[in-house]
Amino acid sequence: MNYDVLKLENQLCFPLYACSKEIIRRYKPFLDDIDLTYTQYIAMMILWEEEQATVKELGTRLYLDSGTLTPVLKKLESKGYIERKRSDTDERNLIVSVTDEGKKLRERAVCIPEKMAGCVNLEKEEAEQLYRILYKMLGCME
Amino acid sequence: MNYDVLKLENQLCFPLYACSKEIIRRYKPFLDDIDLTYTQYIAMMILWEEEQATVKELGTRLYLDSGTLTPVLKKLESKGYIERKRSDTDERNLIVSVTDEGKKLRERAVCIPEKMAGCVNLEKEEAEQLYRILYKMLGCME
DNA sequence: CGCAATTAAATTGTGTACAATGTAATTGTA
DNA sequence: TACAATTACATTGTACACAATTTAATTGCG
Repeated sequence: MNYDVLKLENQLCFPLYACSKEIIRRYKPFLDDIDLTYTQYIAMMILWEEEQATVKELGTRLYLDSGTLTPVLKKLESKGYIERKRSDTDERNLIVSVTDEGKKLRERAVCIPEKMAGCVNLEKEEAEQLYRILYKMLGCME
Repeated sequence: MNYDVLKLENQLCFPLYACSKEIIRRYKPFLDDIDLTYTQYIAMMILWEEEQATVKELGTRLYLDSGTLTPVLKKLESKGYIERKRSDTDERNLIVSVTDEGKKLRERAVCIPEKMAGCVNLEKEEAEQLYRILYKMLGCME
C-alpha cells in the first residue's frame, strides 16, 4: 500500500498548526510586557472594540467555548482589566465590559501589531492571499 | 489615537489560530475511530515514516518540546503503538520506535487524509498557495 | 585526565482547549 | 399557565503547550 498521504509534508493541517503555534510563541515577549497571554489578548481586542460583550458573543467571535473563556475572563477580571456581571434583563447572559484600567492597557498594546508584523517575512501580496484563504476556510467551517 | 491595528480582523495570526483549531476539531471524529489525539497522530506520522526517532528529532519535526512530547509518547507506549528505550551509544537519547501494533494502526489511519480533504473546501490552486506560504513562514521562523 | 560546559529528557507550574455534564434562567407550546 | 425544551454559563476531566528548572550523560578544553 502507498502511505504517502500519511506523510506530514503532504498535509495542509500540519503547517497551519505549526505556524499558528510559532507565531503565538513570537507574540509572547511582547505580550509579557503588558502581562497578557495570547488568549487574554484576543479577548481584550474584542472588548476594546465593543466596550462590552457577552461570553456567548466572545465565544462566537473567538471560536472558543465557555469552558475556555470562563477561566480566561476570571483571570482578566482579577487583573482589573474587565468586569463581569449578569444581565438585568436575562440573567443567563454574563456581560463582560472593559474597566478604565483595561482601557489604559490599550495604549500599551497598540504597538504590538507593528512589532509582530516585523516577525512575519511575507510579501504584501502573500499576506493578502493567506488572509483571504484562511477566512474562506473559516467561512466554510461554520 | 487610531486603534484599528488592534482589531481582530486586521490580524493575520488570528485566522491562522482559529483555522488550525477548527480543522483539528474536525479531525477528532476520524481520530477517535483509531483512538488517537491529533498530537499523537502527528507523532505517529513521523514514526510510520521513519520507523524510529529520538524525542529530539520528533520535537524538531513537530515543533514540540520534551515537556509536551514526554507525556504524549508515554501515552502511545501505554497503548502499545510505540516502544521507548534509551540509546546504547548515548544514554541521553531516548529512541522511540513503532511496534507491530503501531504498524497495524497505519492501515486504519491511511483513509483519514482523504476524509479530511473533503472537509476543506479550497480550490486546488488555493491549497497550493496556502501550503507554500505557510512553509515559507515556518522557514523564516527557524 | 579532570572538570566545566553542553546536551537530551523529564519534571513542574501555569494556561489554554474542548467534550460532556450540570445548573439556573427563559421560552415556547399544549 | 404548567412544564418540557432551549439557552447561557460554569464545572469536570483529559490532553496538550511551553517556559523554567532539574537530572543525568557526554563533550570539550586546559
